[in-house]
Formats: sequence, C-alpha cells, structure tokens
Amino acid sequence: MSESAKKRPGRPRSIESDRAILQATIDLLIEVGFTHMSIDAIAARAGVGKSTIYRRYSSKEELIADAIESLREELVIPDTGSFWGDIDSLIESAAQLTLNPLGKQTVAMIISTALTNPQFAQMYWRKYLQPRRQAFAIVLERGKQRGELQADANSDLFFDTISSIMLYASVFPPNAESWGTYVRRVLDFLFRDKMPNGLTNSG
Amino acid sequence: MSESAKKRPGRPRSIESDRAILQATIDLLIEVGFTHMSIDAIAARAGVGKSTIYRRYSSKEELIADAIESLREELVIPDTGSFWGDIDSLIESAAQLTLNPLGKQTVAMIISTALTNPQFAQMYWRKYLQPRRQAFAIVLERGKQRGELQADANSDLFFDTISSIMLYASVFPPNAESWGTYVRRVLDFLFRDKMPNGLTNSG
Amino acid sequence: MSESAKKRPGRPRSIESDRAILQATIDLLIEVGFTHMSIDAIAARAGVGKSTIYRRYSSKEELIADAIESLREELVIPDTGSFWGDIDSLIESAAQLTLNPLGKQTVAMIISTALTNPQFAQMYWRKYLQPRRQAFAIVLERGKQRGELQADANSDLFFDTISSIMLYASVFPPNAESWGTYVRRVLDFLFRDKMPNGLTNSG
Amino acid sequence: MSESAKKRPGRPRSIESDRAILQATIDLLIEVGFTHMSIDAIAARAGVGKSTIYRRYSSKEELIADAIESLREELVIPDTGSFWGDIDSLIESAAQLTLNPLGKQTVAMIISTALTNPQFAQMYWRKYLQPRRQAFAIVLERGKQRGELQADANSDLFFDTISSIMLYASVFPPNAESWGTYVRRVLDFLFRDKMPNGLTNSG
DNA sequence: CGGTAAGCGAGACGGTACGTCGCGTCTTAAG
DNA sequence: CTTAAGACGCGACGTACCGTCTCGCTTACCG
Repeated sequence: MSESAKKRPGRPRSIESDRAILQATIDLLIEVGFTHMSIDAIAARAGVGKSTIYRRYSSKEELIADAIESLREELVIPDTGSFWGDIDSLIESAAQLTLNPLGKQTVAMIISTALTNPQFAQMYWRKYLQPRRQAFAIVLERGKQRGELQADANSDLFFDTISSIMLYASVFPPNAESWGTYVRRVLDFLFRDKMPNGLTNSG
Repeated sequence: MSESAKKRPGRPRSIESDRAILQATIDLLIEVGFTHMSIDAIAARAGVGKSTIYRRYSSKEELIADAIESLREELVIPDTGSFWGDIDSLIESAAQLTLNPLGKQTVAMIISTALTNPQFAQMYWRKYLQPRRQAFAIVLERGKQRGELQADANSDLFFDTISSIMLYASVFPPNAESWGTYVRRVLDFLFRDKMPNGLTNSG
Repeated sequence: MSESAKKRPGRPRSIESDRAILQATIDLLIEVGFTHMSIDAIAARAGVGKSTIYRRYSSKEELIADAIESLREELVIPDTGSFWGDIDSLIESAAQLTLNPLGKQTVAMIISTALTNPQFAQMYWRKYLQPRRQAFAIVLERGKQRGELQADANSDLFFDTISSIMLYASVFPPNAESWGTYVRRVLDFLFRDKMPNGLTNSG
Repeated sequence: MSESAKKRPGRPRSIESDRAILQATIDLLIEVGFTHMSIDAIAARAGVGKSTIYRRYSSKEELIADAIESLREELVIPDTGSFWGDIDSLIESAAQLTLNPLGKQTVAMIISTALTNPQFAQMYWRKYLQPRRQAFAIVLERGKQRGELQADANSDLFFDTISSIMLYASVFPPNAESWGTYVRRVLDFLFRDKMPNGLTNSG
C-alpha cells in the first residue's frame, strides 16, 4: 500500500479537486441525469480542467461509479427488538435512498450498467450487496434466537427475496399504494407462514 | 370506428420501410449494442433515409423502444399438467428471452427507461406485464383445482414475486449456479410451504 | 377503349397555378432571398403541390429565372426632347428597378448565375440587354440629329458604358451621394467632351 | 498596444490548421465550385475536424470570404513608362485574376454577397478597392507629368470607370473579341479625347 | 535554493453522431 | 392526366460531446 505513496515527484493531486469533481458529478446526476450529463459540464461546474478529471477517471462511467460509491451510506444493522421491526427499518432506509430523483437515477445507472457490463455487476455485488447480505444474517439470527423465525430459515435467500421485491417495486411502482406498503404486503404474503407466531404488519 | 386510417391525403408511409427500420435496429442492437448504435447506421442498413426514421420516431430511444416492442413474444399460457411444471416452463421461456446479449440489452433498456421515465414504466406495465399477470392467474387457478395449492394463494403477489426474482437474478447473476437453477431454488424456498403436498423441484 | 382522343386527354394544366407559383416565388425572393428560399415554401405559399412546380420547371434556378423574366418591364424608349433628358429618364427607371430589395436580389441572382453559367449570361444578354442596346441607338440617333452629339458617337459602346457604371454603382453603392447622382456625375465626366455644346447636368 | 495576443489562456489555435483549411477551401472551390462544396469535404481534405472550422468561421460564406481574401494579390503599381502601357498592365493582371474558373467564382461570390450584404460590400471596398484606387492616382499623376493626360483628369472617376467596364465585361463576356481587347476598345472610345496627343491602342 | 517533474485551468484538437432541412422523385386519392 | 398532399432516398448543415493534446502557470520534493 505504501508503495511510492509519498515519493512520487511533482505536484501532488489536489484533494480539493477530487471533492469538487465528485460533488459536481452528483449535482448534475440529480439535475439532468446520466445521459444528459457532459464531462465538460462537470468540469465547468467543479471549476476544474477536463484533464484533471481524465487524470483520475478514464471514462464517464468510471467517474459516475465513483461518485455513487462516494455517496453510499454507512452500513447500519438495525436492532429494534423484533425481527419485523428490523425489516421495517430496512425498508424505511431503502425507501429513503431509492425514492428520490437521485436514487432513481442511481438505481437506473447501476442496473443498466450491471446488465451491460458483468464486471461492474460483480464488483457492485461484492462491494455493496454482499456486506449487506452478511449483515442481514445477524438480523435473522437474532430473530431465530427470539423464536420469531423457524430455525432453518435461509438468511441469503431471505435477503435476496427482500432485495428482489424492492428492486421490482422501484422499477414498476405500485399505483394503488405506497412503495413501502406494497413491499411490506408482499413480504407478509411470502413469510407469514415462516413465522411460528404469525406476523403482525406494523404498516 | 376506423381511426382515420386511410383518409389521410398524400403518399402513405411505407410499411416496407417500417419493417426494414425495425429489423435493422434489432440487428444492430445485437451486434453493437445500444450505446454504439447510430441512426445513420440503422438508416444505411435498412436502405432508408434518416428522415424516414425521424418521421416515425422523434429520437433514438423511441425507435429502440418500438423495436423491442416489436420483438415481444406472443403470450402463451403453459399447461404441462402440474403447477410446478408450468412454472418451470415460464422460467425456461424467460431464460431464453433474457440470457442472450439482446435480451440483456433489452432488459437494461426497459429498466433504465422505466426508472427515468415513469410514463414509460406505466405503459410497459399495462401493455406487457399486466396481461402476463392475468394469464398467470389461470395457471394458478388450475393448480388450485388440482389441489396443488392452498385455496387462498394470491395470484398477483405470486406473479410479482416470481418476476422480482427473475429480474434480480438477471441483474446480479448467481455465480455458483445457473440462472434457472437459482430462480427455482428461491421459489422452492418461498413457496414450498404453500403446497399442501410439498413440492418436488424438477431441477 | 377504342375511342381515340381528339384533344389532349386528361386534365389541363392550371393557369391559376402557373400564376400562383410565379407570384409566390417573387414574394419569397423579396422576403428571404435566393439562398434561403425553398421549393417547399414556394409550393406552400402558392397553395400548390411540389410536383406541380417540378412539372413546369426542372430546377430551382429555372423557376427563378422565369419568375424574374415575368417581372420584366416593357421596353420603353424615352423621348424627352433632349439627349441628356433621355439619359436621365433611363437612369431614373433603372434606379427604380434596381434600388429596392427585390431589385438587388435580382441583380445578384443574374450576375452570379451569369458568372457561373455562361449559357445563362448569353441568353440574358440576347433576350434582355440586346433589345435595350438597340433601343438606345434610337435615342442616340435623335441626339445626333438635334446636334447634341458628335456624328461619330458609337451607340453600342455608349450603352455598354452606361450599363457598366450602373452595375458598378449597384454593387458598390457610393456612400457620399445617391446612386443616381453618382451615375450622372461619372457620365458627365466621360461624355462632356463629346457634346459639341458641352452638357448641362439636370441633377 | 499589443492586442492581448499571447495572454489568452488555453491551447492556442493551430496556425497549421488555419493554413490547411484555407488551402482545402481554395482547392475545392476550384474543383467543384461554391455550391457543391461541403464543409465536411473541406474538413476531410484539410485533415481537420469540422469543429476546428466552425471555431474559426461561423458559416460557409465567412470561410470562403476569408479563403478568397487570403488569395489576394499584392498590390503592385505598374510603371511601364507610358500611361497607356500602365493601363495595359492593369488590364492584363485583372484578366489573369478574373478569367479562370476560380476567378469567376470569386467575382460571383463577391458581387452576390455585396448585393445581398451591404456591410460586406463596404468592407470589400475599403480593404480592396480603395487601396487600388489610391494606387491608381499615382499612375495617373505620372501620366499628367509626362503630358499624356489633361491636367484636370479625375483619378477616382477614371479608376471607377475602368473597374466598371472590367466588371461588366466579366459578367457579359463579349463574344466577338477577347475580354482584354473589348476592355481596351471601350477605354479607347471613352478617353481618347482626354489625351492631348491622342492615344495609340497597343492591342 | 534552484532544478525538475508532475499537476493545474483553459481551451483547441480530430472525430463521431446528432437531429434538421432542402432537394428532386415517387405514390396516393380525388377531380 | 393533372392536382394537392406528403413520404421517399439522399446528403449537407451546424451543434454537442468525446477523449486527447498543448499552452503557461503552480506546487512540491530532492539534490
């Protein structure tokens, strides 16, 4: 890691520029969206030369991937005292991330890049989803110990299912009810039977 | 009730050009992908002037949406004799549609357009998913009558769940097993308990 | 079937369309000029189909040539009683033809077509300038008979010189005096000595 | 007094590109003419991007005006020892400039632009004709001092007349004699009487 | 402490694709 | 057989970005 860290000659790269580039990228992503965003516009908004961007990122896609990466929330593991309360908390924070314009752009970008570029999909999976999947195992384990869940409940499939529903509901938003209500209703439908005591929707 | 189809004056638009444009679009979508496909190239390949394209579609996006629309399969309702056999059949045909390069491009295009443009999402839902959801109700009903399913199984949520899983598995392909195997495994996990006799994975 | 046509069969060409096409052409020539005038616009303005124009004229140039042709004044030979009075009258009518926007466009069109296309130049010369040159011979002859001019004055060169000056003054308008005043001043300079009694500028 | 020549930031415009663009423009003007010349073709021939052209010129017309400007000959004042010899020399060099295809295109362009656009006419007059008119005053002055001309000969009108005749003869070339012969004949006709000793046409 | 090497804002560069417009031709139905 | 309407193939237009390449300057460090 320390490989030539400080011994590179010449002027070091400006941290201020790093920051300004990412901020301008995010701003424009929100304002005009991925497609209509130009590198020239980012450079102008950031008060930076284009070469300063291209020195850091070799393409528009890479820049945007990094900008989104920089936004990512800290991974927090909810602990409300009940399994369903934890799920509710996860739904709530997913809703906050996803249901604003930037969130939609972000999801669109990730999905369409992932579908086009398998390497990106894998990278994203490894760096973002995998940790959350593992964190979810903890939530599920606590549920088991509280006797809220059957002992053989599969954490990974549980997580994937929740993620699937959320993604689907983001792409095709239900028009009769809210995103969160719909997501809860589907999960209720799927998992009610897996809860020894049934399950109370907190909607 | 004819929608003024033939009373417009002047030379009618060429159906042959319609067809050639869509075919060229699909060919190039497969060969070079959405991003690297140019209208000029489509026009050249179709043996058509650019204006003939722009007379029909006001942008690249619109053209591609229509090209994809034109590809869509006839809606077929499987009837294999068992509910799980029908599901298998649905998974199989979804796999065929989705797992080739064009299919991925198509899904990417639909998802990212849908996330960006809610009207498109709604239109797509109404014209494509809704009919399939209704067709699925028939499959499920047959399962109930055969006693394979609980009488209260909710067809819509069932369908949405299956769709969700498939979408998710398309975006983030499992790396240890095949797409179809993974999809079946998740459905098995979710619905096994809803089958009075249990359920035998045909994998 | 066997009935042979005595007259030309089919619908005769519309004289009204002939007229409307030329009028629309002239109007647009004045309003937007040769370069920015489109056949589509002429057809629309004339309330006529494009093919109706192309049945009559094989190109934009031909149409405009005919439109200009249709505008041309009757050839009138002035007879004011004095040679210089006649010249004044010619200058006056040339000014009226030339110094409005249409006139300038017309001159521009004629000159640039003539320079590009020798056949047009020759045609224009033969059909327009030649007759006026011959008419001028009459004016000059009357001047000789009145003793206003030397007996050996060459009518053709006289005419050409006057035309030359007028053309030059149209292209590079004098900025200190009016077109007509300038033209008269040059002619005075050139021809004063050729008048036995000198010459009185009527300016 | 330096016009901020070198203090503009950023990469300076390439002089090599300037040159290549003008050369390609002139080449194509000669080969295919004004109307059939495309900016794309100029860019390709010059080995330059279209934007490099449009950064310098906002339209085809402006580019061609500059290309022609760049061709213009050095102003040379003939001094053959006799006034008529000097005139002959002027006619000769005008003929060389004017009577080839490029020359005709050039004249056509100048005339038709001048008639359409008074600012261009004035600019052209000021930058091209005015200096030549002043140079001609020197030629005429020498003629006076040699006693070849009357002392009151007006240099400006003299020059304008010569220019007029030349322009007219370019637009409507005489068909019985050469351009030069015709021009000389008209000048002979007009100015013979202004020469104390008469004048000998060198034709 | 002065040289050297990289980074910097600015902006021009060769390209590619865009969506528009005009040309002159072709195809309808109506007259 | 012409007409009005308008679609057609073609090809140029001028614009917008791409990712690269100079410019003339900082800004560090290293000898």
